Amino acid sequence: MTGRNRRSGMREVAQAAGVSVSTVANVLSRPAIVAPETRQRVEAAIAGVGYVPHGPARQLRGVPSPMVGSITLDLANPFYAEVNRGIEDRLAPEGCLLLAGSTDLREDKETRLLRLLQAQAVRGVIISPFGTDLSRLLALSRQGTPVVLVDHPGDGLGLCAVGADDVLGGRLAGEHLLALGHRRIAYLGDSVNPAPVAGRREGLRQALAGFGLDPSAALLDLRLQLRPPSLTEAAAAAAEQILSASPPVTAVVCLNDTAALGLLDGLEDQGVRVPQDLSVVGYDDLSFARRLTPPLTTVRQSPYRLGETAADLLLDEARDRHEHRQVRLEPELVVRASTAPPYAP
Amino acid sequence: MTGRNRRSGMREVAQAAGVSVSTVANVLSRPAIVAPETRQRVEAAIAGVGYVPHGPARQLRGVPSPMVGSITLDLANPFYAEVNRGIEDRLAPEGCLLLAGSTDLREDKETRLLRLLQAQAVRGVIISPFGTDLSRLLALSRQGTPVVLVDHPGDGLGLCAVGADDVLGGRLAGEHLLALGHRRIAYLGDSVNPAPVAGRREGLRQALAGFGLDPSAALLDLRLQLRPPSLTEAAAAAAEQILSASPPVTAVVCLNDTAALGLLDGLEDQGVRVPQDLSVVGYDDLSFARRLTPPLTTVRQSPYRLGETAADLLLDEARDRHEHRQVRLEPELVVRASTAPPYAP
DNA sequence: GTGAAAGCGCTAACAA
DNA sequence: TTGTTAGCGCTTTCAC
Repeated sequence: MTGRNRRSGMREVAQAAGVSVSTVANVLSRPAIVAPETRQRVEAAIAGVGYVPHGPARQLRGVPSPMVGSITLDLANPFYAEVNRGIEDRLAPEGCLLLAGSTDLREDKETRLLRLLQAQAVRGVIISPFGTDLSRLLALSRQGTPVVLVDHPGDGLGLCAVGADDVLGGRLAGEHLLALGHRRIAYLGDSVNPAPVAGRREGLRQALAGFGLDPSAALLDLRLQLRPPSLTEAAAAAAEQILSASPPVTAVVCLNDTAALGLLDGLEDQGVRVPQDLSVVGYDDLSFARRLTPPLTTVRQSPYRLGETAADLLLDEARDRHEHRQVRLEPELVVRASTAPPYAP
Repeated sequence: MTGRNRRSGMREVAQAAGVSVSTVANVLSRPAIVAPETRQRVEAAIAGVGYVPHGPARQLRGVPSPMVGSITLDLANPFYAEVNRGIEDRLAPEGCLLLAGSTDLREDKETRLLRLLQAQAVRGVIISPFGTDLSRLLALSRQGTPVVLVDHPGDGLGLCAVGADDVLGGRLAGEHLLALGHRRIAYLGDSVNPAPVAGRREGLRQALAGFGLDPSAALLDLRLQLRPPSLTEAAAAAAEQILSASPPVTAVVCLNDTAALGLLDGLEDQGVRVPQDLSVVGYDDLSFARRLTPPLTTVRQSPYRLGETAADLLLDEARDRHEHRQVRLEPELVVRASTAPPYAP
């Protein structure tokens, strides 16, 4: 009984209203120009045939696309999910739509997404890059597609960027542990080094150095394969490696809360008590961090605000006289029960 | 030195290679047809000018859009974030891109997203609807845009759908509590009733009735404003209401783990011990559930598989001779430490 | 106030 | 094997 009716265009509307297509177009874009009576007839026809303007055709005529690409490391990661939400909320009032993709820290995936977004001629791209070679992004930007880096310092590049001060965050974590009496600390990081992961490591080193320790001796610098989708499992598996370190470490700083969650599981399996036997610090302060067993000491940042800010920067690119800016958000140490003075036998 | 160079099209490529546009088109879509030498020249020209095909123009000529819309209640909710990831992973090999949006259980937002997706003439729409009136979705589907419901039973509608068996899930939770000795149970639900929320409630009622209790007496049916983005806060605020119930309840089933997380916070603030004073059951088994304080008894389902399946159904819609199907996934009770026999003074 | 006509970048049928 | 041509649905001059 149905028979999928083909989508109807302006022609059908014009025909139904007994006017020309350009009159329909006028009703849509400059209603004031059209005689009230004609306008009513056209509006009725639009409703009657269920007309919806065809985006791609408009785009071909020069109307900008409503779509904004958001490329993150993993859209299922609660951190980036929040980033995306911040972007979405800021973009929706502008009539924009979010095109979300995940790279899993893999160059081929990033390249593919970038190509697709470019092919779609999106209004702009917000990306949390993981490599050090951002030349493709610069090229995209120069070519006319606004590009904003998110969760990245963006220093020295000719691009807008929002990031948290990860060096400071790492330093806060390190100083907290040093104050508790820890002198040898592990950093659970990834083999690939997106800017935030590297920044936190650097902050830790600074804290150790500032305390008069030799970072290369005091820091056990783990670089594991901590990729989506099994970040927690990989972190759990790291427990063994951390426990067998020699000389032993008394505290671990994790690249993020999700990894910390996994590590806590792994430590429990090994019969290690946190914080009595080992202190653990997370990063991000995701909503569950405060209710973990034990409640997680972590460095708080607001992915939602990161996303909002990125969207703001992107919207600003549309203005003429736009100047690229780099925004830096301040992280904050949140001390809970997963850290304590080292065990003194 | 820069001066955003306009995007170059087939014409520039053709000119650079000294051929016509249709030869360029041929190189792109039927390379075998073109003389090897010509092809090489064209390919060089493509690389030279950095040509990327213009999606909207292709779409106008009938090439299907690579974009698939995904409308969920909240893309920042870890559950839907996983759903989206499942969709993305299944769609990427098909060259598709995910257009993600959140409705926050608000009809105006849903309507807006649907209109935008329709305007873009997307390849299909995957949606977790929250209302009971799905006529707009049916209309969209009949009009030729494949529509798949996710996290929804989809019974009787002429649409593809994937959902978990929420009634069973609610029943499992209820039977578990009954077996522990609980006789009066609260269900922490939302004032808006997406299918899963209602299904779980119904399952609970069935469990109570099957045990010979009167559901309307044994069930405290809370219907709160549990909307994004502050679901946890709202759930925390529900603690008071639950504790002051008369006759008192000894257990609470939450519509999902995120609400359970909030409720646990609220209960702690009130000095209530879980599970000694009150048992709490979550729903979903998100990654953090097993490490909460206390570890959460919950009903496990796999949002990732929900997403994958939805994507499969959507892809299948493209086939001729497609039959709409409703897929039902089985949830599973996971008993942890947040439930125990009721306190007997 | 309304309509005719050109053309956005591309594809595909057809001609050469 | 390659080129010419006619639109896809829309916006936008420019006549009427």
